[in-house]
Amino acid sequence: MSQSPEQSAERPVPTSADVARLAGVSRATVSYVLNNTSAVRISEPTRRKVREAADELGYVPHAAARSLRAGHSRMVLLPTAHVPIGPLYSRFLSELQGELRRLDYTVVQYGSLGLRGDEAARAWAELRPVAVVSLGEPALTAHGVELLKRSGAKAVITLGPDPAPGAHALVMDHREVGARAVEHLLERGRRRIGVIMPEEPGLEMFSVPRLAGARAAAAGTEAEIVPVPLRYEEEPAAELAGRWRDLGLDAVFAYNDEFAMLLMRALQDAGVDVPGETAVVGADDLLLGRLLRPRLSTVQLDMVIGRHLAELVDRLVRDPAGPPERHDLMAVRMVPRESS
Amino acid sequence: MSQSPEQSAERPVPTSADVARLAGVSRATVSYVLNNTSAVRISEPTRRKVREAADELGYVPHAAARSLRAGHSRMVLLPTAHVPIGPLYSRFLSELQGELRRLDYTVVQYGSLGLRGDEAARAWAELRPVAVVSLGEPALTAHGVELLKRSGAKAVITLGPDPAPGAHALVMDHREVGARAVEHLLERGRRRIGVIMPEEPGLEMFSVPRLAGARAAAAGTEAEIVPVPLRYEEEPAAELAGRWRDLGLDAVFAYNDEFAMLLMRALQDAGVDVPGETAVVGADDLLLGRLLRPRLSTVQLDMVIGRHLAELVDRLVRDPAGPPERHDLMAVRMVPRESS
DNA sequence: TTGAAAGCGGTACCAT
DNA sequence: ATGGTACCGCTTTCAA
Repeated sequence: MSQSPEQSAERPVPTSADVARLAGVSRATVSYVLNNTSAVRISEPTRRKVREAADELGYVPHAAARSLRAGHSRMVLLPTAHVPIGPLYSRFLSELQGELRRLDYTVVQYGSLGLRGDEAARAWAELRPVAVVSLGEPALTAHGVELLKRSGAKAVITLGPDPAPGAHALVMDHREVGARAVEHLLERGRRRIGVIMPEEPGLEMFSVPRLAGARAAAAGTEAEIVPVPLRYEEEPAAELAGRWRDLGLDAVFAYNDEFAMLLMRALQDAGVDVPGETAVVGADDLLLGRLLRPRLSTVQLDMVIGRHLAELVDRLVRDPAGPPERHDLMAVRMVPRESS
Repeated sequence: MSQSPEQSAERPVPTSADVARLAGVSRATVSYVLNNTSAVRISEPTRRKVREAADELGYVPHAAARSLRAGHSRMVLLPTAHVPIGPLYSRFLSELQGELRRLDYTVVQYGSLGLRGDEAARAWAELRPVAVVSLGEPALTAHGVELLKRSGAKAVITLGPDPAPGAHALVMDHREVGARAVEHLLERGRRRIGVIMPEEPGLEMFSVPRLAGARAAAAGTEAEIVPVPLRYEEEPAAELAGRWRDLGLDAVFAYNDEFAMLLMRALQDAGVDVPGETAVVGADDLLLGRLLRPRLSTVQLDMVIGRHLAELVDRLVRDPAGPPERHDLMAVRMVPRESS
């Protein structure tokens, strides 16, 4: 019992008033000193007293109070629902955060899992972010966008396949992905092309446009597109491979490299020759694909560079006027290897 | 030019005072109505007037103002530096967010990339979170923990291999992982065991303890542990495989399943038989490992369940007194398959 | 060079 | 049943 471990539990959080009292100055002076306000000259001894007092108390300014007073914040809100997995996304995210921080913004990811429709937009608006970068889920409606703007968001940007009306959009048109894959397979002489549709929730956002693109590419040819649902697990894949020949497919676009690996293994185990009997194409160009045998053909997507997006955010925040901009930014490229 | 698109750009953000004015009531009444305050009875017509006014203006309360007044928030801060990639982590994160939301907390991920040492703790403290769950990077010092507590954080929890002094800790002792792998290899009669050390930044947090565990498991036996640096790319792996026989290793613990896949492919390409000449063990038990041939032996880690952590947060917030708790929660299990 | 005071947007006590 | 008002912590004129 030499000392109570709860001493800090009940001690109230120190405010600038506490610092002022301890330093024997006014709150104004504390603010001037701690913010290095250049419009005001404070004597060196006073500065020191204030700094020491702040240190001693462990004073940290209250961000909410500050931005309340200032009338604005520099928070960029990044709502996240299903955390899109994958190295592409993580790299993009790190980049975006780094670049925005350099521009003196604060990036906040806000978990919006259970929120539906405009509930989500309301929740975001309560935080009064200066900008919102939506990754497409939960989807932003025109009304949601308006709500955010009314609440002071200078820039509302959607990033993904479906732009929200009224928002700026960085469009990633995933139809391109499916189209590129199917065009490639057609060139290779394939005619009945399966398209894997993951059954995991949250992936329709990509899989549906990819399928649409595949269909568009096949339109006007004699080729046929066959959607094939699949769960990312071993047994369903084996089961699918077991009845593969009944499907009569001579090629398959496997949604991405990971599904391609799963499917290719199952096909090989079932005695289906790849690419002889069935060609397989993935997407994302992960290292994984180069490690498979046969090496996996894939559709490479150049994700948005975070820097580009960060600069867009900054520009829109500085000059919010102007109609919604729409940037197309998915460079998609077929990388043929051995599996097709 | 039928209408200016900037009409909303300059319109000030509506406040509860605006709603009150439009509804012809006081701000107090607005607050009562919109919060359904049960201690106060408001007539139905008034309620309707207020609601309509709020809707018409697109009023959304200001979270900062509210928590300033309330003196506390329900924000749980989750600092993220390098977004740890991988399906395990994403699943854990979704779970944690979901569970905390059910408990009525708001999960905020705060990108802390450039911040060093106590800078980070200060930045977090400015947000006055009710709880902080640190994933280990940037590392939290005793001083940082104290700062956060002084700033009103009821719970400071570290999650990872290195608990911070003064904070509660969910310890994941990754030494276990290396130990389990090496014990298994010893049983299999292997004696010169390589341990892959990824050269990517941010992974030392796991790789170093895993190596230590491997060494501990080998101590007192005649076996030898050899650290082997490797970048997660094709060429370095091929290069390593090229000089593999010079290393004289009969087994390797490959850090995780992905590195194991990379290495195994390179070894096989170089004509090194797995497991005949060299046994390979991964970690994480990804689906990927089961798809390899030979099937990959791996160390399975049961990650913290998000629910468990969410409940801990809630309990500590309700009752912050008490000494730092330390929970060990990594169930680690060797899953032998064909590669070892 | 420093201090007093207003006010940012809400909430909740105390009157009426 | 409703309104007036003090206050949360901070910044920033304006005065002294």
